[in-house]
Amino acid sequence: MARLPEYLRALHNLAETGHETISSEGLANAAGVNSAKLRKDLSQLGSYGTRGVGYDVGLLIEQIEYVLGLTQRRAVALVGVGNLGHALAGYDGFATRGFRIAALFDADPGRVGEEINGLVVRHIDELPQVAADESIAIGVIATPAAAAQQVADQLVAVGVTSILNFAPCVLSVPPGVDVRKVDLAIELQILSFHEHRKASLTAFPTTGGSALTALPNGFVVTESQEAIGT
Amino acid sequence: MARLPEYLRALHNLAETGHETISSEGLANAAGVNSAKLRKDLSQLGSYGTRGVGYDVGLLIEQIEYVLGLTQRRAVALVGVGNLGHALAGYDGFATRGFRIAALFDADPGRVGEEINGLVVRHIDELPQVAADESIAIGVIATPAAAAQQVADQLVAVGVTSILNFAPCVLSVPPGVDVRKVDLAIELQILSFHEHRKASLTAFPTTGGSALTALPNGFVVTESQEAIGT
DNA sequence: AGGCGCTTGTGAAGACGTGCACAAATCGCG
DNA sequence: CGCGATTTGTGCACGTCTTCACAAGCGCCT
Ligand SMILES: NC(=O)c1ccc[n+]([C@@H]2O[C@H](COP(=O)([O-])OP(=O)(O)OC[C@H]3O[C@@H](n4cnc5c(N)ncnc54)[C@H](O)[C@@H]3O)[C@@H](O)[C@H]2O)c1
Ligand SMILES: NC(=O)c1ccc[n+]([C@@H]2O[C@H](COP(=O)([O-])OP(=O)(O)OC[C@H]3O[C@@H](n4cnc5c(N)ncnc54)[C@H](O)[C@@H]3O)[C@@H](O)[C@H]2O)c1
Repeated sequence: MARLPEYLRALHNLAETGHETISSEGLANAAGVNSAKLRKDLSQLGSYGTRGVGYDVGLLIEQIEYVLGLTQRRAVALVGVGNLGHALAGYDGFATRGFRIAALFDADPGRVGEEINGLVVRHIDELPQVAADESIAIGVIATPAAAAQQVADQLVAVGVTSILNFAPCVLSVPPGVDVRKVDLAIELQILSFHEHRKASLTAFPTTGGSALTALPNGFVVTESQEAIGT
Repeated sequence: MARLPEYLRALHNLAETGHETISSEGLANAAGVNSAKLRKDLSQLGSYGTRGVGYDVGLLIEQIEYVLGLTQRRAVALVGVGNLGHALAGYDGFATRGFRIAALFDADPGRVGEEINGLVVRHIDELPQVAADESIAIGVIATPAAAAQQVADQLVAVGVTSILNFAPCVLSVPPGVDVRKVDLAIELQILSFHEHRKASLTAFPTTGGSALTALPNGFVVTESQEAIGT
């Protein structure tokens, strides 16, 4: 499940604040989900709760970390040490959440050799050698969109089977390779959509029956239109 | 729909490469989705396709931008000009995708006054005044997790109803306020989970011959494990 | 020992998303 | 003008996810 990491983060917070056990209600609250959903998720891992008491925080952390494959600290290769890449390279969230930045790569000779956070930027052509030494589990792409596909191909070629892509484009990869995408503009546009919807609703406070977005061509407001789900 | 921004990006690409019309198949391909799903999505906006021909790229861009509320360039306030905040402030993807960074805020007096990309960092206490001048549509939180809730409260207090949160924590906001979250570590952990799953599968080669070459660490896990859906 | 309150785990029902498959509609061409 | 090629729009079925509601289990207190 994609919610396990969220539970894990909440559990770590709880552990730091001294909680030994936690009820599904409390954990669901901390993770921002429904308690029934959380119980169903956790029951998939096995039954690690005690009725009448709750879940053992430490044990649950262990279990989730095992299922997520965080028992080994996975090596991450970051490609594209530009604006965003610098921020990522300097981010301590990698280390504290089970990952290790193993190498930084860039194509710009001007950037190669630069040291960031104790790591030296290497040229992208050195990727095969580095991959031979270190077993790279995950590749992160922070290059411009135009270069992303090429970088993805290079990562796949050296055996990387998981890619996190920050470039706003779709990557095509062979089966067996997982790609996740983070696109800031898409997040903003989704928020903008909700803003627009909220504005339309308050502008025409009808009975509030069916929520209907406004008209395309700037036509008269009396007309109504289908709502679009989230 | 959350897929509309993806379609929009693909459409802009198509427009730049000179396409006047595009079939659902072609657009679905460019956006990485099923063509039936895409047609169903677009049909929710109204019928802007021509059977036997496809969709008019320009018209469709207009329609989607309208529905997403991108006809006006929305003002974004960025709070927390640290490691990540710098990268975001210098990102041109805001401007090219329908947004405008209206103001930068930070609580550190040492950062206040710094100029980034033509914008001056202001103290977070000035937020009410700035919000009075500019109509801020979206707030972006790039502060440490410990400060995120407080910043969210401040944003809500000045009338912001959409928040993009980069801090790894859950925000509680009053109803009517939308929050979207971007958590890098969660993305990595989901990838790690799939890695773990793939490793378990290749460790016990049943019959299927996948094209994967190198074995993982030759690690043998005697314990079998439940498969968990994505 | 027994009862009581609390919490888990799960069955069932409903909502939702997805993809197939096909009728309807449009264009181009002879 | 008519026909075939092409593509949209959508009914339908199916699987997944979500939520409610409740029985079963556990610990504590009397
Ligand atoms: N900056 C942000 O806040 C932000 C936010 C969201 C998404 N993004 C996306 O992240 C990507 C990077 O953004 P940025 O602002 O850091 O851009 P940038 O131009 O500052 O950095 C890009 C880096 O990639 C390197 N590069 C180019 N081609 C390469 C290749 N083939 N192999 C290896 N390295 C290569 C460049 O030398 C440069 O250092 C872009 O696709 C952008 O759209 C950025
Ligand atoms: N750096 C990354 O690549 C990255 C990636 C993903 C998530 N994040 C998250 O983004 C957040 C910021 O990360 P960072 O690396 O930029 O941290 P950072 O410490 O470099 O920057 C945080 C900034 O927020 C400011 N700040 C603190 N409290 C504030 C307040 N109450 N009001 C206004 N500003 C305040 C600080 O002065 C500082 O400038 C963190 O929550 C981090 O977990 C960072």
